[in-house]
Amino acid sequence: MSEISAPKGVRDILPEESWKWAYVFRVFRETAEDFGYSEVHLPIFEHTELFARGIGDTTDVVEKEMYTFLDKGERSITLRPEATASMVRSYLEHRMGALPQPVKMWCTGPMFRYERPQKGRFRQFWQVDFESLGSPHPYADVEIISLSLEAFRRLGLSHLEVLINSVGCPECRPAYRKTLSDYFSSRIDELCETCRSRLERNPLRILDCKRESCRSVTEDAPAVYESLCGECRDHFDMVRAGLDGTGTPYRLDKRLVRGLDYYTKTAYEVLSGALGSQNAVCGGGRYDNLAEAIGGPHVPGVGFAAGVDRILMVMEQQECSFGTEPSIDVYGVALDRDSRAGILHILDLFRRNGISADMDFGGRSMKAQMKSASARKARLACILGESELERGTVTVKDLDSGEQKEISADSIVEEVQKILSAVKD
RNA sequence: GUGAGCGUAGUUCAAUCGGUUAGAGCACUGGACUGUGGCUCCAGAUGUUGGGGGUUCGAGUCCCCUCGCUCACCCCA
Repeated sequence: MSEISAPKGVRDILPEESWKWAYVFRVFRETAEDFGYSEVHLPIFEHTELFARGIGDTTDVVEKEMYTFLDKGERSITLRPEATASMVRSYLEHRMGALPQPVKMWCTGPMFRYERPQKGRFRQFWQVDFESLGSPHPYADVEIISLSLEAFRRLGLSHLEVLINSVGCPECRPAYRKTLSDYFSSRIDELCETCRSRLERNPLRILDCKRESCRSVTEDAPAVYESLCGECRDHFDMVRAGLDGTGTPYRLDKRLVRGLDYYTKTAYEVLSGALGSQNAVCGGGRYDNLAEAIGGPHVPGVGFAAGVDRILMVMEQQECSFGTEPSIDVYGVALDRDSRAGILHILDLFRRNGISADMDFGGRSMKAQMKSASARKARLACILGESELERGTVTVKDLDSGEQKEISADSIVEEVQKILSAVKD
Protein backbone atom coordinates (compact mmCIF):
# COMPACT_ATOMS: atom_id res chain seq x y z
CA MET A 1 0.00 0.00 0.00
CA SER A 2 2.57 2.52 1.10
CA GLU A 3 6.01 2.86 -0.38
CA ILE A 4 7.33 2.96 3.16
CA SER A 5 7.59 -0.60 4.36
CA ALA A 6 10.09 -3.03 5.81
CA PRO A 7 11.64 -5.61 3.46
CA LYS A 8 9.91 -8.91 2.85
CA GLY A 9 9.97 -11.37 5.70
CA VAL A 10 10.97 -8.96 8.45
CA ARG A 11 8.71 -7.17 10.89
CA ASP A 12 8.52 -4.74 13.76
CA ILE A 13 7.72 -5.90 17.25
CA LEU A 14 5.51 -3.06 18.48
CA PRO A 15 4.60 -2.01 22.05
CA GLU A 16 1.43 -4.08 22.21
CA GLU A 17 3.58 -7.15 21.62
CA SER A 18 7.03 -6.29 22.89
CA TRP A 19 6.21 -6.76 26.56
CA LYS A 20 5.15 -10.31 25.78
CA TRP A 21 8.48 -10.92 24.10
CA ALA A 22 10.26 -9.57 27.15
CA TYR A 23 8.30 -12.03 29.26
CA VAL A 24 9.40 -14.99 27.13
CA PHE A 25 13.03 -13.91 27.31
CA ARG A 26 12.73 -13.47 31.06
CA VAL A 27 11.44 -17.01 31.48
CA PHE A 28 14.28 -18.43 29.41
CA ARG A 29 16.79 -16.35 31.34
CA GLU A 30 15.49 -17.61 34.68
CA THR A 31 15.41 -21.18 33.44
CA ALA A 32 18.98 -20.81 32.19
CA GLU A 33 20.07 -19.70 35.64
CA ASP A 34 18.31 -22.62 37.28
CA PHE A 35 20.17 -25.03 35.01
CA GLY A 36 23.56 -23.31 35.31
CA TYR A 37 23.76 -21.79 31.84
CA SER A 38 25.47 -18.42 31.38
CA GLU A 39 24.29 -15.87 28.88
CA VAL A 40 26.64 -14.76 26.11
CA HIS A 41 26.19 -12.20 23.37
CA LEU A 42 27.45 -13.27 19.99
CA PRO A 43 27.82 -11.35 16.73
CA ILE A 44 25.00 -11.63 14.23
CA PHE A 45 27.43 -12.06 11.35
CA GLU A 46 30.40 -14.33 10.89
CA HIS A 47 32.79 -15.42 8.18
CA THR A 48 30.76 -17.31 5.61
CA GLU A 49 33.15 -20.21 5.92
CA LEU A 50 32.11 -20.85 9.51
CA PHE A 51 28.58 -21.70 8.44
CA ALA A 52 29.62 -23.50 5.30
CA ARG A 53 31.71 -25.84 7.41
CA GLY A 54 29.65 -25.74 10.60
CA ILE A 55 26.25 -26.42 9.07
CA GLY A 56 27.35 -28.27 5.99
CA ASP A 57 27.76 -26.90 2.50
CA THR A 58 25.31 -29.33 0.96
CA THR A 59 22.42 -28.29 3.20
CA ASP A 60 19.62 -26.05 1.95
CA VAL A 61 20.48 -23.53 4.63
CA VAL A 62 23.94 -23.05 3.22
CA GLU A 63 23.18 -23.66 -0.43
CA LYS A 64 20.34 -21.21 -0.87
CA GLU A 65 19.18 -19.59 2.34
CA MET A 66 22.09 -17.53 3.59
CA TYR A 67 22.32 -13.76 3.56
CA THR A 68 25.87 -13.48 2.25
CA PHE A 69 27.71 -10.38 1.08
CA LEU A 70 31.19 -9.02 0.61
CA ASP A 71 32.21 -6.33 3.08
CA LYS A 72 34.41 -3.38 2.18
CA GLY A 73 37.50 -5.46 2.83
CA GLU A 74 36.32 -8.05 0.28
CA ARG A 75 35.63 -10.59 3.02
CA SER A 76 32.69 -12.91 2.58
CA ILE A 77 30.32 -12.27 5.46
CA THR A 78 27.07 -14.05 6.32
CA LEU A 79 24.25 -13.06 8.64
CA ARG A 80 23.94 -16.01 10.98
CA PRO A 81 21.24 -18.53 10.02
CA GLU A 82 21.61 -20.20 13.43
CA ALA A 83 23.73 -19.82 16.54
CA THR A 84 25.36 -23.18 17.23
CA ALA A 85 28.31 -22.66 14.90
CA SER A 86 28.99 -19.25 16.46
CA MET A 87 28.78 -20.70 19.91
CA VAL A 88 31.34 -23.39 19.12
CA ARG A 89 33.55 -20.85 17.37
CA SER A 90 33.44 -18.69 20.48
CA TYR A 91 34.29 -21.67 22.69
CA LEU A 92 37.30 -22.49 20.55
CA GLU A 93 38.45 -18.90 20.05
CA HIS A 94 38.46 -18.21 23.78
CA ARG A 95 40.09 -21.54 24.69
CA MET A 96 37.21 -22.60 26.87
CA GLY A 97 38.57 -26.12 26.76
CA ALA A 98 40.75 -24.96 29.67
CA LEU A 99 37.67 -24.35 31.83
CA PRO A 100 35.85 -27.00 33.85
CA GLN A 101 33.70 -28.99 31.43
CA PRO A 102 31.07 -28.81 30.22
CA VAL A 103 30.84 -25.10 29.45
CA LYS A 104 27.15 -24.26 29.41
CA MET A 105 26.07 -21.14 27.59
CA TRP A 106 22.99 -19.66 26.02
CA CYS A 107 22.22 -16.71 23.84
CA THR A 108 19.36 -15.10 22.03
CA GLY A 109 18.90 -12.78 19.10
CA PRO A 110 17.82 -12.63 15.49
CA MET A 111 18.75 -15.26 12.90
CA PHE A 112 18.48 -14.75 9.15
CA ARG A 113 17.47 -17.03 6.34
CA TYR A 114 16.52 -16.06 2.82
CA GLU A 115 13.28 -17.99 2.36
CA ARG A 116 9.73 -17.29 1.24
CA PRO A 117 7.90 -16.25 4.38
CA GLN A 118 4.86 -18.18 5.55
CA LYS A 119 3.11 -18.98 8.81
CA GLY A 120 5.79 -19.33 11.48
CA ARG A 121 8.60 -18.53 9.05
CA PHE A 122 10.39 -15.23 8.68
CA ARG A 123 13.58 -14.01 7.08
CA GLN A 124 14.59 -12.53 10.40
CA PHE A 125 13.45 -14.60 13.34
CA TRP A 126 14.45 -14.97 16.97
CA GLN A 127 15.89 -18.00 18.63
CA VAL A 128 17.03 -18.81 22.10
CA ASP A 129 19.99 -21.12 21.80
CA PHE A 130 21.41 -23.32 24.54
CA GLU A 131 24.63 -25.29 24.20
CA SER A 132 26.46 -27.61 26.56
CA LEU A 133 30.03 -27.97 25.32
CA GLY A 134 32.71 -30.40 26.38
CA SER A 135 30.78 -33.33 27.78
CA PRO A 136 30.08 -36.57 25.91
CA HIS A 137 27.83 -37.81 28.72
CA PRO A 138 24.25 -38.78 27.82
CA TYR A 139 23.00 -36.88 30.85
CA ALA A 140 24.16 -33.70 29.14
CA ASP A 141 21.64 -34.58 26.43
CA VAL A 142 18.99 -35.24 29.05
CA GLU A 143 19.71 -31.92 30.69
CA ILE A 144 19.32 -30.05 27.42
CA ILE A 145 16.01 -31.72 26.66
CA SER A 146 14.77 -31.17 30.22
CA LEU A 147 15.78 -27.54 30.12
CA SER A 148 13.83 -26.85 26.95
CA LEU A 149 10.75 -28.61 28.28
CA GLU A 150 10.97 -26.87 31.63
CA ALA A 151 11.05 -23.49 29.91
CA PHE A 152 8.01 -24.47 27.85
CA ARG A 153 6.25 -25.66 30.97
CA ARG A 154 6.91 -22.33 32.69
CA LEU A 155 5.61 -20.50 29.67
CA GLY A 156 2.42 -22.51 29.91
CA LEU A 157 2.68 -24.28 26.56
CA SER A 158 0.56 -27.38 26.33
CA HIS A 159 0.03 -30.20 23.85
CA LEU A 160 3.67 -30.37 22.90
CA GLU A 161 5.12 -33.50 21.39
CA VAL A 162 8.71 -34.51 22.01
CA LEU A 163 10.34 -36.63 19.35
CA ILE A 164 13.71 -38.24 19.83
CA ASN A 165 15.98 -40.46 17.86
CA SER A 166 19.63 -41.34 17.49
CA VAL A 167 21.46 -40.68 14.27
CA GLY A 168 24.51 -42.72 15.24
CA CYS A 169 28.07 -41.65 14.64
CA PRO A 170 30.67 -41.92 11.85
CA GLU A 171 31.41 -45.45 13.16
CA CYS A 172 27.98 -46.91 12.68
CA ARG A 173 26.24 -44.57 10.26
CA PRO A 174 27.80 -46.02 7.08
CA ALA A 175 26.30 -49.40 7.92
CA TYR A 176 22.88 -47.88 8.49
CA ARG A 177 23.21 -45.82 5.37
CA LYS A 178 23.88 -49.00 3.43
CA THR A 179 20.94 -50.79 5.01
CA LEU A 180 18.65 -47.87 4.21
CA SER A 181 19.82 -47.45 0.67
CA ASP A 182 19.37 -51.17 0.02
CA TYR A 183 15.85 -50.96 1.39
CA PHE A 184 14.90 -47.84 -0.57
CA SER A 185 16.43 -49.23 -3.75
CA SER A 186 14.11 -52.18 -3.47
CA ARG A 187 11.11 -49.82 -3.40
CA ILE A 188 12.45 -47.07 -5.61
CA ASP A 189 9.29 -47.03 -7.77
CA GLU A 190 7.28 -45.75 -4.84
CA LEU A 191 9.56 -42.82 -4.05
CA CYS A 192 9.12 -39.26 -5.27
CA GLU A 193 11.58 -37.68 -7.65
CA THR A 194 13.53 -35.74 -5.01
CA CYS A 195 13.83 -38.82 -2.83
CA ARG A 196 15.25 -40.78 -5.72
CA SER A 197 18.02 -38.22 -6.02
CA ARG A 198 18.48 -38.36 -2.26
CA LEU A 199 19.08 -42.07 -2.55
CA GLU A 200 22.49 -41.36 -3.99
CA ARG A 201 23.51 -38.34 -1.95
CA ASN A 202 21.91 -38.91 1.42
CA PRO A 203 19.38 -41.72 1.95
CA LEU A 204 18.84 -40.57 5.55
CA ARG A 205 16.98 -37.52 4.30
CA ILE A 206 14.37 -39.69 2.59
CA LEU A 207 13.10 -40.45 6.07
CA ASP A 208 12.22 -36.75 6.35
CA CYS A 209 10.00 -36.65 3.28
CA LYS A 210 6.44 -35.55 4.00
CA ARG A 211 4.85 -36.93 0.85
CA GLU A 212 2.21 -39.55 1.47
CA SER A 213 3.72 -42.02 -0.97
CA CYS A 214 7.18 -41.74 0.53
CA ARG A 215 5.85 -41.89 4.05
CA SER A 216 4.31 -45.27 3.47
CA VAL A 217 7.71 -46.46 2.31
CA THR A 218 9.57 -44.93 5.25
CA GLU A 219 6.96 -46.41 7.57
CA ASP A 220 8.52 -49.81 7.11
CA ALA A 221 12.11 -48.65 6.76
CA PRO A 222 14.64 -50.35 9.02
CA ALA A 223 15.13 -48.38 12.25
CA VAL A 224 18.51 -46.86 13.13
CA TYR A 225 18.53 -48.51 16.48
CA GLU A 226 19.35 -51.91 15.03
CA SER A 227 22.38 -50.49 13.26
CA LEU A 228 23.84 -48.46 16.11
CA CYS A 229 27.28 -49.37 17.36
CA GLY A 230 27.65 -50.37 20.96
CA GLU A 231 28.65 -46.93 22.14
CA CYS A 232 25.81 -45.15 20.37
CA ARG A 233 23.33 -47.72 21.56
CA ASP A 234 24.48 -47.37 25.17
CA HIS A 235 24.33 -43.62 24.85
CA PHE A 236 20.80 -43.70 23.44
CA ASP A 237 19.67 -46.12 26.13
CA MET A 238 21.04 -43.86 28.84
CA VAL A 239 19.39 -40.78 27.39
CA ARG A 240 16.08 -42.60 27.37
CA ALA A 241 16.62 -43.94 30.86
CA GLY A 242 17.39 -40.41 32.02
CA LEU A 243 14.23 -39.06 30.44
CA ASP A 244 12.17 -41.89 31.87
CA GLY A 245 13.70 -41.21 35.25
CA THR A 246 12.51 -37.60 35.19
CA GLY A 247 9.11 -38.65 33.92
CA THR A 248 9.51 -36.86 30.60
CA PRO A 249 7.08 -38.09 27.97
CA TYR A 250 8.55 -38.50 24.51
CA ARG A 251 8.01 -40.45 21.35
CA LEU A 252 10.68 -42.35 19.47
CA ASP A 253 10.67 -41.24 15.87
CA LYS A 254 12.94 -43.24 13.64
CA ARG A 255 12.35 -40.75 10.85
CA LEU A 256 13.90 -37.87 12.75
CA VAL A 257 17.36 -37.33 11.24
CA ARG A 258 20.15 -34.84 10.86
CA GLY A 259 21.89 -35.36 7.59
CA LEU A 260 25.45 -34.32 8.35
CA ASP A 261 28.46 -36.08 9.72
CA TYR A 262 29.03 -33.82 12.67
CA TYR A 263 25.57 -34.48 14.01
CA THR A 264 25.86 -37.53 16.18
CA LYS A 265 23.75 -39.65 18.47
CA THR A 266 20.80 -37.76 19.93
CA ALA A 267 18.42 -35.79 17.73
CA TYR A 268 15.22 -34.30 19.12
CA GLU A 269 12.46 -31.92 18.22
CA VAL A 270 9.53 -30.40 20.02
CA LEU A 271 6.39 -29.92 17.93
CA SER A 272 3.21 -28.01 18.56
CA GLY A 273 -0.08 -28.67 16.88
CA ALA A 274 -0.98 -25.01 17.30
CA LEU A 275 1.18 -23.95 14.37
CA GLY A 276 0.70 -24.52 10.67
CA SER A 277 3.00 -26.73 8.73
CA GLN A 278 6.03 -25.09 10.36
CA ASN A 279 5.28 -26.87 13.59
CA ALA A 280 8.67 -27.21 15.27
CA VAL A 281 9.13 -24.88 18.23
CA CYS A 282 12.46 -26.36 19.17
CA GLY A 283 15.09 -28.57 17.63
CA GLY A 284 18.35 -29.88 18.91
CA GLY A 285 20.72 -32.72 19.45
CA ARG A 286 24.29 -33.77 19.76
CA TYR A 287 27.12 -32.72 17.45
CA ASP A 288 30.33 -34.35 18.68
CA ASN A 289 32.21 -33.67 15.46
CA LEU A 290 31.23 -30.06 14.82
CA ALA A 291 34.23 -28.47 16.53
CA GLU A 292 36.56 -30.51 14.35
CA ALA A 293 34.55 -29.67 11.24
CA ILE A 294 35.25 -25.98 11.76
CA GLY A 295 38.94 -26.62 12.32
CA GLY A 296 39.22 -27.09 16.07
CA PRO A 297 40.04 -29.97 18.39
CA HIS A 298 37.53 -32.65 19.31
CA VAL A 299 34.86 -31.10 21.52
CA PRO A 300 31.65 -33.00 22.12
CA GLY A 301 28.53 -30.87 22.42
CA VAL A 302 24.79 -30.94 22.66
CA GLY A 303 22.23 -28.16 22.45
CA PHE A 304 18.95 -26.86 21.15
CA ALA A 305 17.48 -23.81 19.50
CA ALA A 306 13.90 -22.71 20.13
CA GLY A 307 12.00 -20.31 17.87
CA VAL A 308 10.74 -17.34 19.83
CA ASP A 309 8.36 -16.13 17.11
CA ARG A 310 6.72 -19.54 17.01
CA ILE A 311 6.57 -19.84 20.79
CA LEU A 312 4.72 -16.52 20.92
CA MET A 313 2.28 -17.72 18.27
CA VAL A 314 1.52 -20.87 20.24
CA MET A 315 1.16 -18.89 23.47
CA GLU A 316 -1.28 -16.49 21.83
CA GLN A 317 -3.34 -19.32 20.46
CA GLN A 318 -3.37 -21.18 23.76
CA GLU A 319 -4.11 -17.95 25.63
CA CYS A 320 -1.12 -18.34 27.91
CA SER A 321 -0.30 -15.73 30.51
CA PHE A 322 2.43 -13.20 29.75
CA GLY A 323 2.70 -11.90 33.29
CA THR A 324 1.55 -8.38 33.96
CA GLU A 325 1.07 -5.92 31.17
CA PRO A 326 3.18 -2.83 31.80
CA SER A 327 1.32 0.09 33.28
CA ILE A 328 2.25 3.31 35.01
CA ASP A 329 1.67 4.38 38.59
CA VAL A 330 0.66 7.96 38.02
CA TYR A 331 -0.78 10.00 35.19
CA GLY A 332 -0.41 13.75 35.59
CA VAL A 333 -3.37 15.92 34.61
CA ALA A 334 -2.84 19.67 34.25
CA LEU A 335 -5.60 22.19 33.68
CA ASP A 336 -3.71 25.24 32.51
CA ARG A 337 -0.33 26.59 31.60
CA ASP A 338 0.90 27.14 35.17
CA SER A 339 -0.23 23.79 36.44
CA ARG A 340 1.41 22.12 33.47
CA ALA A 341 4.73 23.49 34.69
CA GLY A 342 3.86 22.36 38.22
CA ILE A 343 2.90 18.83 37.23
CA LEU A 344 6.07 18.47 35.18
CA HIS A 345 8.05 19.16 38.33
CA ILE A 346 5.98 16.74 40.41
CA LEU A 347 6.39 13.98 37.82
CA ASP A 348 10.11 14.52 37.96
CA LEU A 349 10.03 13.96 41.73
CA PHE A 350 7.98 10.80 41.25
CA ARG A 351 10.34 9.39 38.69
CA ARG A 352 13.40 10.07 40.83
CA ASN A 353 11.71 8.10 43.58
CA GLY A 354 10.87 5.09 41.48
CA ILE A 355 7.26 5.97 40.80
CA SER A 356 6.49 5.64 37.11
CA ALA A 357 4.62 8.61 35.74
CA ASP A 358 3.47 10.13 32.49
CA MET A 359 1.52 13.14 31.26
CA ASP A 360 0.15 14.89 28.23
CA PHE A 361 1.92 18.01 26.96
CA GLY A 362 -0.70 18.94 24.43
CA GLY A 363 -2.89 21.13 26.63
CA ARG A 364 -5.90 19.00 25.92
CA SER A 365 -9.12 19.06 27.91
CA MET A 366 -9.23 17.53 31.35
CA LYS A 367 -11.63 14.89 30.09
CA ALA A 368 -9.21 13.95 27.34
CA GLN A 369 -6.36 13.72 29.83
CA MET A 370 -8.40 11.53 32.16
CA LYS A 371 -9.20 9.33 29.22
CA SER A 372 -5.50 9.00 28.46
CA ALA A 373 -4.87 8.10 32.11
CA SER A 374 -7.35 5.25 31.79
CA ALA A 375 -6.00 4.15 28.46
CA ARG A 376 -2.52 3.97 29.98
CA LYS A 377 -3.92 1.90 32.85
CA ALA A 378 -2.53 4.34 35.39
CA ARG A 379 -3.25 3.51 39.03
CA LEU A 380 -3.59 7.14 40.05
CA ALA A 381 -4.28 10.47 38.42
CA CYS A 382 -2.59 13.50 39.94
CA ILE A 383 -4.64 16.55 39.06
CA LEU A 384 -3.29 20.05 39.28
CA GLY A 385 -5.36 23.16 38.49
CA GLU A 386 -5.90 26.71 39.57
CA SER A 387 -7.45 25.88 42.92
CA GLU A 388 -4.77 23.32 43.83
CA LEU A 389 -2.05 25.81 42.95
CA GLU A 390 -3.68 28.38 45.26
CA ARG A 391 -3.89 25.91 48.12
CA GLY A 392 -0.51 24.28 47.49
CA THR A 393 -2.08 20.87 47.00
CA VAL A 394 -2.49 18.13 44.42
CA THR A 395 -5.70 16.18 43.87
CA VAL A 396 -4.97 12.46 43.77
CA LYS A 397 -7.60 10.20 42.26
CA ASP A 398 -7.61 6.42 42.48
CA LEU A 399 -8.68 5.31 39.04
CA ASP A 400 -10.01 1.95 40.18
CA SER A 401 -12.19 3.09 43.05
CA GLY A 402 -12.84 6.60 41.81
CA GLU A 403 -12.00 8.01 45.23
CA GLN A 404 -9.98 11.18 45.37
CA LYS A 405 -8.42 13.45 47.93
CA GLU A 406 -6.31 16.56 48.11
CA ILE A 407 -2.76 16.11 49.31
CA SER A 408 -0.25 18.78 50.26
CA ALA A 409 2.23 19.29 47.43
CA ASP A 410 5.09 19.21 49.94
CA SER A 411 4.47 15.59 50.92
CA ILE A 412 3.12 14.35 47.60
CA VAL A 413 5.89 11.81 46.95
CA GLU A 414 5.59 10.18 50.38
CA GLU A 415 1.80 10.13 50.28
CA VAL A 416 1.66 8.64 46.79
CA GLN A 417 4.23 6.03 47.78
CA LYS A 418 1.99 5.08 50.71
CA ILE A 419 -1.07 4.77 48.52
CA LEU A 420 0.75 2.70 45.93
CA SER A 421 2.21 0.25 48.42
CA ALA A 422 -1.15 -0.09 50.16
CA VAL A 423 -2.81 -0.97 46.87
CA LYS A 424 -0.11 -3.50 46.07
CA ASP A 425 -0.72 -5.49 49.27
C1' G B 1 12.90 -20.98 -6.48
C1' U B 2 7.57 -23.35 -7.57
C1' G B 3 2.13 -23.13 -6.82
C1' A B 4 -2.59 -21.18 -5.03
C1' G B 5 -5.62 -17.37 -2.74
C1' C B 6 -6.19 -12.26 -1.45
C1' G B 7 -5.19 -6.56 -1.86
C1' U B 8 -11.26 -1.03 -0.25
C1' A B 9 -10.21 4.66 5.90
C1' G B 10 -5.53 3.53 11.42
C1' U B 11 -8.14 -1.43 11.87
C1' U B 12 -12.15 -5.24 10.87
C1' C B 13 -15.23 -5.45 6.90
C1' A B 14 -19.61 -3.58 3.28
C1' A B 15 -20.62 -1.67 -1.70
C1' U B 16 -26.69 -5.59 -6.12
C1' C B 17 -25.73 -7.63 -13.05
C1' G B 18 -20.26 -3.13 -14.30
C1' G B 19 -24.08 2.29 -12.77
C1' U B 20 -23.58 8.08 -11.03
C1' U B 21 -21.15 11.49 -4.47
C1' A B 22 -17.12 4.23 -2.04
C1' G B 23 -20.16 3.18 3.32
C1' A B 24 -20.48 0.98 8.56
C1' G B 25 -18.50 -0.99 13.42
C1' C B 26 -14.16 -0.35 16.41
C1' A B 27 -10.31 3.13 17.33
C1' C B 28 -9.13 8.47 17.15
C1' U B 29 -10.57 13.95 18.06
C1' G B 30 -14.22 17.29 20.05
C1' G B 31 -18.84 18.12 22.58
C1' A B 32 -23.31 16.88 25.81
C1' C B 33 -20.75 17.42 31.43
C1' U B 34 -17.10 25.93 31.36
C1' G B 35 -12.35 21.02 36.56
C1' U B 36 -13.02 14.40 36.42
C1' G B 37 -11.72 8.39 32.92
C1' G B 38 -14.53 3.47 32.00
C1' C B 39 -21.12 3.51 30.32
C1' U B 40 -24.46 6.37 26.97
C1' C B 41 -25.69 9.96 23.10
C1' C B 42 -24.21 13.63 19.29
C1' A B 43 -20.67 15.58 15.90
C1' G B 44 -15.97 15.55 13.21
C1' A B 45 -11.56 13.94 10.59
C1' U B 46 -9.50 10.01 7.65
C1' G B 47 -9.25 6.83 1.07
C1' U B 48 -4.32 7.73 -5.30
C1' U B 49 -10.14 1.17 -3.75
C1' G B 50 -1.69 -1.43 -3.81
C1' G B 51 0.51 0.60 -8.71
C1' G B 52 0.34 0.79 -14.19
C1' G B 53 -2.15 -0.28 -18.67
C1' G B 54 -6.58 -2.12 -21.30
C1' U B 55 -12.09 -3.15 -22.38
C1' U B 56 -16.53 0.09 -21.69
C1' C B 57 -20.91 5.62 -22.35
C1' G B 58 -19.34 4.21 -17.29
C1' A B 59 -14.48 -0.01 -13.49
C1' G B 60 -13.62 -0.98 -6.37
C1' U B 61 -16.11 -4.75 -9.59
C1' C B 62 -13.99 -7.52 -16.03
C1' C B 63 -8.89 -8.53 -18.69
C1' C B 64 -3.32 -8.09 -18.81
C1' C B 65 1.23 -6.69 -16.35
C1' U B 66 3.55 -5.41 -11.86
C1' C B 67 4.22 -4.88 -6.59
C1' G B 68 2.74 -6.53 -1.87
C1' C B 69 0.47 -9.84 1.67
C1' U B 70 -1.11 -14.77 3.06
C1' C B 71 -0.90 -20.00 2.84
C1' A B 72 1.39 -24.33 0.92
C1' C B 73 5.76 -27.09 -1.47
C1' C B 74 11.22 -27.48 -0.63
C1' C B 75 13.54 -27.00 4.14
C1' C B 76 13.51 -25.64 8.91
C1' A B 77 12.98 -22.29 14.54
